[in-house]
Amino acid sequence: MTISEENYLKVIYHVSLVAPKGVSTNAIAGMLDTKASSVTDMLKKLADKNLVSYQKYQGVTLTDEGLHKAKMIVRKHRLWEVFLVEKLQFSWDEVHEIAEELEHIQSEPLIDKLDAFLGFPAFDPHGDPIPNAKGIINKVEKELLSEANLNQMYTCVGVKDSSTEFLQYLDKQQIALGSTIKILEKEPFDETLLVEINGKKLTISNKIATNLYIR
Amino acid sequence: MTISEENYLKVIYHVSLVAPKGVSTNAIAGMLDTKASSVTDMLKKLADKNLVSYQKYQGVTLTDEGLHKAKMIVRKHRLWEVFLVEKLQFSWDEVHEIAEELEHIQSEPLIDKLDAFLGFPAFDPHGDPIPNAKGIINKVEKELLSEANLNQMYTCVGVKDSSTEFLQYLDKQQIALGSTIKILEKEPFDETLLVEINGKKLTISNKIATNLYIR
DNA sequence: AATTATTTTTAGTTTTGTCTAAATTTATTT
DNA sequence: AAATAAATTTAGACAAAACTAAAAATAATT
Ligand SMILES: [Mn+2]
Ligand SMILES: [Mn+2]
Ligand SMILES: [Mn+2]
Ligand SMILES: [Mn+2]
Repeated sequence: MTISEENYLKVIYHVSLVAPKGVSTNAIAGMLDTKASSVTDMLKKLADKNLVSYQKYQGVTLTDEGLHKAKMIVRKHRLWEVFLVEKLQFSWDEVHEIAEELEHIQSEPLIDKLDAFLGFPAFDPHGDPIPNAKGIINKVEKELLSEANLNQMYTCVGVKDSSTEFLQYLDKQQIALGSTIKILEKEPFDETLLVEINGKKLTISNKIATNLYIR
Repeated sequence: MTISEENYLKVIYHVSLVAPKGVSTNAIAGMLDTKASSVTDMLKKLADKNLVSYQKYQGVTLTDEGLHKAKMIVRKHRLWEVFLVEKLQFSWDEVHEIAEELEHIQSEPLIDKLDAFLGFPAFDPHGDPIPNAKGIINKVEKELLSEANLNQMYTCVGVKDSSTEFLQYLDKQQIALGSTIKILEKEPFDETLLVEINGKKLTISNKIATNLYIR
């Protein structure tokens, strides 16, 4: 498999988690920053290789084989992110780009030994679950801060957006995975929240609240 | 720079260490397992980018910029090999292939942090020196076992060939970097050696002796 | 239901890196 | 010095992965 094919599979996987019926050509093009016509070409190729099932104009779904391949790429991506943060002291906003490259290194023993070296972590630095060598994902229930109740104690367990800008905002506000959060007030007009994070009061926009996972 | 360009630069670098006047098209083709015509095409491209100086039929030499780029690729290759052996418990005959891929990951902070994580190693698992971030190589005098004197104590410090077959042969004979070697006899006809390695007597062919570095 | 808008596919190019076969240059023999 | 051999380059072709522009199919409006 080429790097390009792997990137398509991974994107189809991620989109299919929120759009289960079939992933549209445009959705893929948007995420990969390419043109729809390029996507169509690649979908044909992936279908020939039995990694997706594809019917003209109907979008694609991953086959069992494609799903497994996609999970293995995600596994590699997230394990490398753990390595970069835990062992090389990168901060959580610096690792995504590098992991985008490392996820394409082809060696099963490498990734299994890396997994062991890291102590078989269950989550990556952004709170996303790491599939095991068989592709099994340890799902944990979580919800967005925007959907949480008032005056209830939660723990921050993940981010939906993992862009540098958002992660650096969280750093600046000293919000990290494990921080405790309680919603004190919710402004009815724009859903701005007044929250208490690690004991400190803070005002948070709805955009922030829809990108923070809590439990 | 593409992976292909990087592989060419690295090969030109390695060949130029033993053929300093100019690296031939065929030598490059041989090492990269491609055709001479493909090499010619690439040499033109590298010359356009000022990474090699190239004149038709005269072979190539690296420019200062090309030399530095090549050293950085070698640096990455060897640092990743150290990581694989020291941290992930790979054996020295398993790491070359994987490092061939890892050497193309593009991130300066990554490689500098990896260097620090490994404790700034000076040599890779095969005894080859690791260029520092500026490209400076800590050269250590060493010679081939085939050129050593009789009845003198040496230490094994490196291998010339780092193929799986050769390294596994060394493992089988319990020869490792750091082993002490003394030549007891040399057969005049075919230069087979009777050596004492870590106290044990062993017969060694000339082919082995021309691939083991000692000091 | 017909029209318009949006999405998707097709057709035809481009770039990168490779190949084969033929031509050219350089090196080696006679 | 010619003739032959070897190395290298050129010319033309191909597959992968992208693009633009145009055509076709589907979805949304009137
Ligand atoms: Mn990627
Ligand atoms: Mn992540
Ligand atoms: Mn390589
Ligand atoms: Mn090595």
